[in-house]
Amino acid sequence: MYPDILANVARHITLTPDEEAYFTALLVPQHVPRYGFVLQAGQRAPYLTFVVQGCVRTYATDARGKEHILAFATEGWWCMDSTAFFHGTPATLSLQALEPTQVLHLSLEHMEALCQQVPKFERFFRILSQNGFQHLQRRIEALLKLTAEVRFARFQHQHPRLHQRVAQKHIAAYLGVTPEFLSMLRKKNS
Amino acid sequence: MYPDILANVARHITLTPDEEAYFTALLVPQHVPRYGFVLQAGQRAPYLTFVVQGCVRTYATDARGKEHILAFATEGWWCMDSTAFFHGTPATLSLQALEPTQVLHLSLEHMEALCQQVPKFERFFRILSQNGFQHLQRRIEALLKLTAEVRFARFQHQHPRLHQRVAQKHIAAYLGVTPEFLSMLRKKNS
DNA sequence: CGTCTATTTGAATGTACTCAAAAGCGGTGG
DNA sequence: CCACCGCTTTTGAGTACATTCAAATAGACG
Repeated sequence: MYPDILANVARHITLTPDEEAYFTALLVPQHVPRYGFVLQAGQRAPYLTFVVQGCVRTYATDARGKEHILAFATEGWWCMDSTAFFHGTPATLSLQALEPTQVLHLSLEHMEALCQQVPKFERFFRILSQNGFQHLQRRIEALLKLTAEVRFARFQHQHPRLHQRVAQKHIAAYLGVTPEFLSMLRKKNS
Repeated sequence: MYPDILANVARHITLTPDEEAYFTALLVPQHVPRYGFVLQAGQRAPYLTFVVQGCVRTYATDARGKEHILAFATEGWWCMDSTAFFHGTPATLSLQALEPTQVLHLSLEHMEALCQQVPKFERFFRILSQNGFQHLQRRIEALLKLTAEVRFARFQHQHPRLHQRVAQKHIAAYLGVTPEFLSMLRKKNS
C-alpha cells in the first residue's frame, strides 16, 4: 500500500526514510467496496485521493439525473473534486469505486503541513498539478474538436486495459454520448 | 508591466527586492498587435505566458478548419499550451491576441532555474497549477453536464466584461456551438 | 438457475448544424 | 465627417447527427 504511493512520489522527488515515515503517517487508508463512494456530491470532504488498487470514476450529475464522467483513476493515479478540496466547499462531483478499491487520503491541512515540513513536496505537488492541468487541457481540446467516433477510437487506443475493466455505459458517460449511440458506433466500426 | 506580474506573484508568496529583480530579469516582454499570434500551432515555443494588458484566446483547430476556444486570458491571467510547454513538443494549440496585447514570457528553463534559486516559486507555481486545474475541471464539468443555453447564461454572468470585449463568434467557439446557434439563443432569451 | 442489470436494436424525435443570403456594425481612407 | 468596404451577426430553410423511448437479447452475479 505505502510502497505504491512512495514509488509515485519518488518519480519526482527523493525522500529520506524519516520523511517517508512522516508522509505516510499523514495518509488515511480506506477500503471502498465495488460501487461504494469515495466521495458523494454534497459532502464536505477536502481530500486528495491516491488510488492504490482498483478504479474510481469522478463524475457529475446533471439536472435530469444523467451522469457525466470527468475522469477515471486506476492504480497510481490521484483524484479529487478540486474545488471541494481547495476551498472546503461541498462537493459537486462524486467519486465512486467501480471495483473493490484501496485508496489513501491526504487532507488539505496535512498537505499544507507536509509542504511546510518537507518543502520538497511543494515541488512534488507542483509537478502533480502541472500533469493534471496538461491532462485536462488535452481532454477539453478533444471534447471540443473531435467527434464522438474519433474520441472513442482514441480512448480505446490510449486506455486499452481500462476498456476491459469498466462498463460501456461508463465509457459513454466519459465520451459524452449515450450508451445507445456508443453501441451503434461499436457496431459500425467492427 | 513588471508591477502587474509582481502583484500576481505577491498574491501567494513574498519576495525580497533581490528576488524580484532576479525574477523579472528572466521574463521576456512581447507586444502583440490585434490578431497577432503569441504562439501558433506547430511551433515549438516552451513559454508560460502572463498577460499584462489585452486579451489572448487559446484555441484548437479541428480537421475541418473550425476553431475551438479552450480559454480566454485577460489582464493578470496566465496562458500556455501545457503539453508544448512541459515537453517542448510542437504546439497543437494556438494563442492569439484579440486586442493589442502586452505579454511576458517565462521559458521552461528559466522557470526551473527560478525554482532552484528561489524555492518559494515552487509554491507559487504549485498554487498556480492548482488553480488552473480547478478551473479546467469545472470547465469540463460544465461542458459535459450543461446545455449550451445554460453555459451561455453562466458565461455572461461570470465574465460580464469579457462579453463586451470579444466577438460573439469567439464566445460561440468557447461554448462549443456555432455562431448561428448562439445568435438564436440570444434572440430567444431577450 | 434465476434475477437483475447492461447492451443491443430499431423507430420516432429533436437539437444543433450547414449553407446561403440579408442586415448590421465598425474601421479606414478619402 | 461621411461613405464605403469587409467582417460579424442575424435570419431562415433544409439536413444530419445524436437523442429518447421502448423492447429484445445478452451477460454477470449471487
